[in-house]
Amino acid sequence: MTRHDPASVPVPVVPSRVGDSAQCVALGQIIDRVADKWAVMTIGNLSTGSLRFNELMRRIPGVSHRMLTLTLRGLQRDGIVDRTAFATVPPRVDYALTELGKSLIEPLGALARWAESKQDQVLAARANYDTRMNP
Amino acid sequence: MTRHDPASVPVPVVPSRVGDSAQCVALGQIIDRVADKWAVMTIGNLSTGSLRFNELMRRIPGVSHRMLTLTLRGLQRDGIVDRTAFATVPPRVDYALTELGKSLIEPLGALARWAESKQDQVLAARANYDTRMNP
DNA sequence: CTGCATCCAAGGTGATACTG
DNA sequence: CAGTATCACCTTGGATGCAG
Repeated sequence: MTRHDPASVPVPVVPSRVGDSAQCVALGQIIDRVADKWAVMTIGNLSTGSLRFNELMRRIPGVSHRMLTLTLRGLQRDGIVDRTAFATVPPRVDYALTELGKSLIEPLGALARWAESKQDQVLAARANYDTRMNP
Repeated sequence: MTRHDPASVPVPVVPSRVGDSAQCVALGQIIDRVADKWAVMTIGNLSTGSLRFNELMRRIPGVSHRMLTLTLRGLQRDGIVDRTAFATVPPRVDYALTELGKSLIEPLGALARWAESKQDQVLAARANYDTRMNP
């Protein structure tokens, strides 16, 4: 029966101040927003420069009008995306990453690269698990 | 394939082969699984060694019995977490990261560190946005 | 073109109780 | 202790129509 001594264990990946659950909750909220599928794809596409709404829509396969709107609102609210509207007709709105948003490119890119490079292993494990549980 | 000139556009964060939407969808699925709030916290806590079910439950603030079960199932299915059951009484089950799971520590840690270090900026932006939209 | 509101179906979530 | 099942809830997401 391994009795873990809190002082002996290395720093966990998630810097969990276990005693401060509010801290963890806040972290969870941010991770939820930032690691959302649509958010990842949106940020990924904006990482190379600003784009208009429909350009984003065309580049993100499967995203609905509504979800892209909501995602952009959330990212804008969190200071990750900057929205610039031009009072032209037809209207034109540019979305771009803020400095805060740009600082997300690296960690999010690492995650995306992981997903890409390990995709085969994950899918294989998934298929294997499924056949073993449902032969 | 994209008509963008590769030389003029840096590699996007999400390596989007825009023409191959199936690729993006698969990436999205994996990111959805792996970047889930509970999954991040679970992996984070397992990054320092194996833990039993209730140990995980105690360490992850706010997670319900059910969600931890489902999260662990999903991670096990994807080959990220290894489950070892001991036929003792009372039963004992250890959860540990597989090699695949360990390879997630770095990218996920980067994301968690980002969330921690930028937390203040995000919360400030959020509060600012809210007061401007709802004075 | 962009964005918001509404409706509606579908799936996720928590509480609870029960089995091995 | 670990896991499953059921249920009631409620958030999520897509489709659509309309407004700026």
